[in-house]
Amino acid sequence: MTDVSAPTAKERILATAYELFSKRAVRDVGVDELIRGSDVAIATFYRHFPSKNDVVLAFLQMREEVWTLGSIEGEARRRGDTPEEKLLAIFDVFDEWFHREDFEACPFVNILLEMKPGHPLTMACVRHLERIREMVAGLAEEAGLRDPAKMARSWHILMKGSIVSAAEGDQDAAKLAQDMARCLIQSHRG
Amino acid sequence: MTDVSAPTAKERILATAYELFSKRAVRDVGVDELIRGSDVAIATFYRHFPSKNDVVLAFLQMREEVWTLGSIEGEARRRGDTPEEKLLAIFDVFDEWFHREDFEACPFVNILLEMKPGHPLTMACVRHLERIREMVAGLAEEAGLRDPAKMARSWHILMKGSIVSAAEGDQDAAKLAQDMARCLIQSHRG
DNA sequence: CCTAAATGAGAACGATCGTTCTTCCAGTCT
DNA sequence: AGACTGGAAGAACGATCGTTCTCATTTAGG
Repeated sequence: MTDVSAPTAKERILATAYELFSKRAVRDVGVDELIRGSDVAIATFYRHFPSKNDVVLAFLQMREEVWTLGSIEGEARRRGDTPEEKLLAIFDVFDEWFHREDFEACPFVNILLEMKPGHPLTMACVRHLERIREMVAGLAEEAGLRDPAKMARSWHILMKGSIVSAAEGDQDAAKLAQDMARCLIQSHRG
Repeated sequence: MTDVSAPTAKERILATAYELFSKRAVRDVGVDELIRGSDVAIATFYRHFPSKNDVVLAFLQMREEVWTLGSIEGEARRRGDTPEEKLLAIFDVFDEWFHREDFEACPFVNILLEMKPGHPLTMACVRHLERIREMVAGLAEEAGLRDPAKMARSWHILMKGSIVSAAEGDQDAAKLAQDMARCLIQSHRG
């Protein structure tokens, strides 16, 4: 049953968190802005989330479902016909993503680099980035490629590198990455 | 004439800035820590640098000279015999770098992603990252490769991607990147 | 309907941030 | 000697941070 009623306070908070943390650093988004944006009382905010960290963790979880599994894997699987083409379609999705004017880099990478090594958020990002590699490894295995795990690690380098390039302003970074990705597939076929 | 005397206040500040900003986010390092670390009076700090931003800018400049041009280009040029080997040696340097226990990612990327798009520090990082590509393009040209500028953009994707992977914990990311780099050289030879 | 939970509005907290200001001292150059 | 410069030490500022608190109001369940 779909929720037709007005969004609850928690839903509003999560929606605002997704919007803000998607394109700005954790340290740059204050709790007050989070609260004002979701039109919620301060006490309500802290009833649902014991601390700011917990909202960020919830956001990261959401990001994985919406972005990693939805926008990327889902879309890539939908576009490509063969498993190999599904893999390469990742960079087609990236290409469109990079050309959006509200392009917002990758929160997993942003937060990973923003926090210190031991921080809970850092470790969460490492886990979520691992899931991306698992997703790629799955596609690589379906394509019958050799050593899917290693292949996914290399593939992920191309993904993250192109994202940083796009953050610098190179909107065509996905195409460059895709060329190298083709080469990578080739070398994992023999 | 070499400076044999005790380091001046400004030198101490810059040394501390290099140490702190190399491995921690700008927002994570307070001015007080910068001041305490360099054993300097508050007024002295602000006499040499009008604001915290200016110290970060000075640090980025320093980082380019020490790291980009010194550790990376200098070392890569020293190691490789042929121009192509000099290029590939970049990832040998990276490999050793990734295995250091005090590995500290790339401040240019960190700060680029930490600050908002329009910020002076963001723009400075974009410029410094451009210099890295110029350095790679120079080596590519010396190697007689086709379209050195485009090649450098692709190469840089491998560099940045592997750095992020190393920040996640994959100490062998440089080797993966090097394999793809070989493939990239191959495709720019024909 | 009534009760309990959820929410709203906002004051206030201690901590930390980047920055300014004042005061005093040590050396250097003229 | 005297003027000037660079530095040390630290109080104090306004702003913002994440968080806790009180209190009134609304909403939902039995």
